[in-house]
Amino acid sequence: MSNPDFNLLLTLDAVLAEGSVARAARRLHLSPSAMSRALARLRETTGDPLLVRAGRGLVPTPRAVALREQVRRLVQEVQEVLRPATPPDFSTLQRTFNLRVREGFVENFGLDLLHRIQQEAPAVRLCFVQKTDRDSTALREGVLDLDIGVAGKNTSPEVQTRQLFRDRFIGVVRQDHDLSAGEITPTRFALGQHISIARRGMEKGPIDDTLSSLGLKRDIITVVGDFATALALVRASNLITCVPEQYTGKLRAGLHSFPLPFPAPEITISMLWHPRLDADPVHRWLRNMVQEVCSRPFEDRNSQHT
DNA sequence: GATGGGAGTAACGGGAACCC
DNA sequence: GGGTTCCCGTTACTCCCATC
Repeated sequence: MSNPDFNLLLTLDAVLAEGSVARAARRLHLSPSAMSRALARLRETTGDPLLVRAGRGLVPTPRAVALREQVRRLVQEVQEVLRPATPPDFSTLQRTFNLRVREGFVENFGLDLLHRIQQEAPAVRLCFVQKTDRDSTALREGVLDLDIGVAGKNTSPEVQTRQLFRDRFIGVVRQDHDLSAGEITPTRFALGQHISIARRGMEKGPIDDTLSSLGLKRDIITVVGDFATALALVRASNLITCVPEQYTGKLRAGLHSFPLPFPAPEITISMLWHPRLDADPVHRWLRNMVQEVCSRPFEDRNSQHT
């Protein structure tokens, strides 16, 4: 059996409701002849005359009477399915979003983001998941709602991205370190003992490439996997590290930060999501919240919630 | 380009209402 | 009661559009 023409449901509903081909035609903005032909197709499909002549009008057959309520209900359900989604009521919205972030994001943006979300949707919860890789599988499988970080070569091509902010690397030492005073030259910078940050254990990075182009080489005595560990080591030693400025704003409290004495490498922090969520109004609202918070100047974020 | 489905137009037939 | 008019449903023909 071929697939039935579901438009005939609308025709049947109109004819049964109006009890007249002409009135049903007016109701569906068709000509009487088109409606009559549609009724003929309905008769052929159902194997029942459905409506038969009675004087100048038509009267329903027992089958048509039996179908009337069912058809009405089906049409209403179909119209409900095809109606555009209604805007969500954020004041009562209950939902938990999973965000994958690197350390430093929660400290610098998390509180502001939570505060902003609570203003509009008090029942929405955020679950920050620590970033251990850049695999997009969790986005695809719906485990994650948003992934925040640097979009790289490992990012799946179907994943949607939006730039949040650009960040540059700066140098960090403890307050009484030699580099906390006086002019910092590339040579002075390179002479100290350094901590390199690399999640995949790569000792060399763009900073080393830049130093190399200047004929310099820094002495990396340890490699760690995250910013917080590097800054904790810096706080308790004479070591030097380089971290993204905005991303580590609050993590660097009590430490001395300085611009690198050479063109500093820049990174672009983006949010990534699966296209499945692209049109979802609630998810779109979340993305706008994240964008709004991340686009505020660093000083504004630091001055709030104190 | 051929084919099929859907819609419009015109013509026709049947029934009800109205008038004489 | 018969003729006329109007309304409604049906059918044949035609056109348009999408699909193959």
